Amino acid sequence: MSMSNIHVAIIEDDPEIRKLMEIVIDGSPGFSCFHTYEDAESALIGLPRYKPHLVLMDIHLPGMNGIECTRKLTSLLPDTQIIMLTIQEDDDSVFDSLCAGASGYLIKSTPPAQLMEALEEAHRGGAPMSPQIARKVVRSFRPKSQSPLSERETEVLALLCKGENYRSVADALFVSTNTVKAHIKSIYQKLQVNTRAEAVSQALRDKLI
Amino acid sequence: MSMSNIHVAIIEDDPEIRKLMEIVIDGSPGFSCFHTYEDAESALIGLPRYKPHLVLMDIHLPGMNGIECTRKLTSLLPDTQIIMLTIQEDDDSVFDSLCAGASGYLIKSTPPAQLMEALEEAHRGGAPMSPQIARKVVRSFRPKSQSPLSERETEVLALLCKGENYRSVADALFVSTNTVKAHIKSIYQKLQVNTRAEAVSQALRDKLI
DNA sequence: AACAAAATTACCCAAATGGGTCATGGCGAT
DNA sequence: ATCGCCATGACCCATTTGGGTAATTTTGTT
Repeated sequence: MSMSNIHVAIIEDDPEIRKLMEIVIDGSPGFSCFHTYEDAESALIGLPRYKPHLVLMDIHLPGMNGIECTRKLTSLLPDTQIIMLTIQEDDDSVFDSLCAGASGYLIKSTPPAQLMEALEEAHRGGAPMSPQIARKVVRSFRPKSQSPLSERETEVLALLCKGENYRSVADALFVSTNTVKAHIKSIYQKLQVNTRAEAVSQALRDKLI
Repeated sequence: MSMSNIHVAIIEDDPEIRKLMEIVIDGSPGFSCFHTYEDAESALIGLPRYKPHLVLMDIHLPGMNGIECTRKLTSLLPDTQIIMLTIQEDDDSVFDSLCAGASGYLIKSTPPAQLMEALEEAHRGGAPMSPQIARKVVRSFRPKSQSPLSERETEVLALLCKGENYRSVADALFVSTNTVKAHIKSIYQKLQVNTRAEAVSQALRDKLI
């Protein structure tokens, strides 16, 4: 039944690839591809009316790129799943894509059968991506390097992240404000910073806390 | 050939599940399970000698839990891939596990065939996890809510994250320090904070920048 | 036993920060 | 045209912060 089919839209500037994907999708039972676009701008105008279930988005588009288009599309169509397509396996734009709201990340050379499996998975609430990309994403949660801070210093830094000042940190740790000052000075030296904001920023970025 | 087999260790306190998994793994061509442990403490003593390729780690262990054990194990054996096992599909500990260094996250009821596929994938450099978990992980990259800040305020906040002060922010944006002060005051009001550290902390946490 | 690192506390002082209040001009929406 | 938001700028003042220097005690490791 066409009514219950999964509707897929394609945004891809290469006419050959676009046509090829359209044929693969339309030829798959349970899927329909009614709308294809060759650039981000026309997709942003057309798509809000059609509310597709899935969008296959080329990352490299002429004019507005696929990541910026994803950012705009997710706020226009929060229920539409967007899957990025890229040529490079180890593309650095994977994190930018996920931050922009993409649900998956595939390479263009993915064979038709696997592409359809990925679309199926995306529609079922998954996040299809190649194993290498998945590992990269998972690794991003780990601390990048061994923390140079002592346990106590880490405790202090965690409190600074909550916006506490000398006085309240001191109270929380049952020490004097002078001690807190000493710890903070030591933290600054080790992290090579000289303000709280920078220390907090680095702590969160490098997952020291 | 046993020498080139993928060596899997199991850390699981339930003797039945442990034995079952051991049988499944040993019965799979290309895999061997030489070492099993019923708690984190004995695993941490035993494993460094054997350096398995993969570890199946139960999250809920008596004594030290699986996440803490993962943290210690990844620093002892950085080349060993650790895959977490849990009963709950939507366990909140997935992020803690990944931060601790886990490479995958499976539920215990995963059928043997899929379990072995996941182990294969982990060993090939992937990050096996259920589609629901994958989506959860991917979603964590998105900003949680619409930013209340204006464009200019966001610019200022980004500079504060780099540790800049009134003077340097003012220079970077070609405005007076008083204007920067005004922007910062406005940021504080909107974010309901009253120090830089807290503003920066919230900005990075909520992905406002 | 000796040494290094960490935790603790103290004091001085200059600079940075945060709060309060006010004012002007531009711009979009009602 | 009026209201609200935004960006810009200014001034005062109390508090907080960061840098310098120094000392004691605990703890862990040779």
